Amino acid sequence: MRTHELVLQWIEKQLSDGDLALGGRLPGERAMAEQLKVSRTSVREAVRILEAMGVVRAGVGSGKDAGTVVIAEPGSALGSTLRLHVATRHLPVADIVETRVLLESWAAERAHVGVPALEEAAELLDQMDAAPDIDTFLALDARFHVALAQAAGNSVVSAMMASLRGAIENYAGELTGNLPDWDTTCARLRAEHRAILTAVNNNDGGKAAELVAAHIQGFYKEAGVGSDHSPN
Amino acid sequence: MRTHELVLQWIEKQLSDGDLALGGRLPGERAMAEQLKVSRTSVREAVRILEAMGVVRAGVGSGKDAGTVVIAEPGSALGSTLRLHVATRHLPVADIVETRVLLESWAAERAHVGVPALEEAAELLDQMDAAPDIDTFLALDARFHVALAQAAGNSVVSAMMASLRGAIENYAGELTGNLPDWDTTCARLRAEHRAILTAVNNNDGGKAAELVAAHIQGFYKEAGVGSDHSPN
DNA sequence: CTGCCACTGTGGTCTAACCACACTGTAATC
DNA sequence: GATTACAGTGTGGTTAGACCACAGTGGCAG
Repeated sequence: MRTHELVLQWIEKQLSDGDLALGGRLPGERAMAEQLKVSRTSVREAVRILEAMGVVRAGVGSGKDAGTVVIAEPGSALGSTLRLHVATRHLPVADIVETRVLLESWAAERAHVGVPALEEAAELLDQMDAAPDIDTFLALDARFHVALAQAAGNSVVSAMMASLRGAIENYAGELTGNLPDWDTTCARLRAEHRAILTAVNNNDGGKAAELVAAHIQGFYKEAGVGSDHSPN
Repeated sequence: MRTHELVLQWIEKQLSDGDLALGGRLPGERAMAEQLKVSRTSVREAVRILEAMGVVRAGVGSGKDAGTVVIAEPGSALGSTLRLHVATRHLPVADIVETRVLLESWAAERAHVGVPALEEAAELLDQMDAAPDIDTFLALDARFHVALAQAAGNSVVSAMMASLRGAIENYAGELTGNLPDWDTTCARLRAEHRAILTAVNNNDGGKAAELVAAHIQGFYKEAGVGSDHSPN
């Protein structure tokens, strides 16, 4: 077993045993190295991996943002991993879109009416009506979809949803260039968003799921991502 | 931007541009360091992250297994990430099980009859009938479920399915200790597996999905993982 | 009381050396 | 001539030690 894996194992045990909780701080790199009888380099490699996994965040200096603290951001971490695998051509974009449809439809169907996430979603829709440019709109759009997924109350689905969205975020931006008329598309997307949210709030899960599926598939189809097409 | 992120960016670009493909070799660590004008340390940190993501595999020595080669194993990588987040208590086991049900039901419903994965699944069932002990059975069980997921032809769903299974693999082993009578449970599981595969091969996707959902939920319920219970 | 500044501890980076490993080519041996 | 032994080469794995930038802390001078 390689040295940095030993460090990883030790840290994972600290987490499992509850000796290290969310928001907690890892010992300094030098201290951990001495304690585990390994070099600082190995400790750093382990920390880097955890950072890439979204389990910790490293900050220099002193104060609250300093040190290596335990966080919980699986979404961005999974997103980076998927993005890299898309780059290797191993994961087709079409499969990602299809999975997104699956997860988001499921979430829309089971969204709990009245949770804060839905209120946030409503606010985001208002902000999208006033979005000055495409990029702002897309950023708000991403947050809307994540909020919708959170309303179902399954943190794994939320995280995966966010990661799928993140993995193809670059495409979404590029794809808007393929659209014949952004203003028209944007208006349609806004209307579809409101219809989805209305269905959810009316406890009409089945309809919400259908609308979400059509919404996502419609966008990518219009932008030119077919079922057997693998851009990049 | 930190130095190792620069290296990551460079490697990702090589992948995106197709200059580096699956099975290809990265330049040696020392060569990359010199080329990018960074230290070998930073190169190594980047490689470690890619290794954790399942994008590359590093091997010492010479020959075919040596050097850092591009692979595509998103499943194990995502699994490690999820496992760590389960350790932080941020991802409840119940949510993982629920997501597994979602993905596997979907895959069972859309499995393409006649693909090699289904033949492999059938062989695995035969092997499970002759499994000498629990661990062997569970290992084969894992492969059966992955094969089933692959039959749907969506690599993202397959990868996520495998990762979810991997993230709670330890639990599956521990949970068998909670069962009142393993032999009885094992016999039931084997029968359920065959029923699922039969439904799939009969093109009865709806029934296959139902059976899969009941199969998974039944096991974890019997083993004591409730909807609001979060062991470890 | 105010403002400056050295101090301290954090992660970030680099250099240079050594190790274990696995193949390769050559040379000694049978 | 075929076989065996072994030094050579290049790979990642690991370590020690140094220096940097950063951000709070606290004392000191004004």
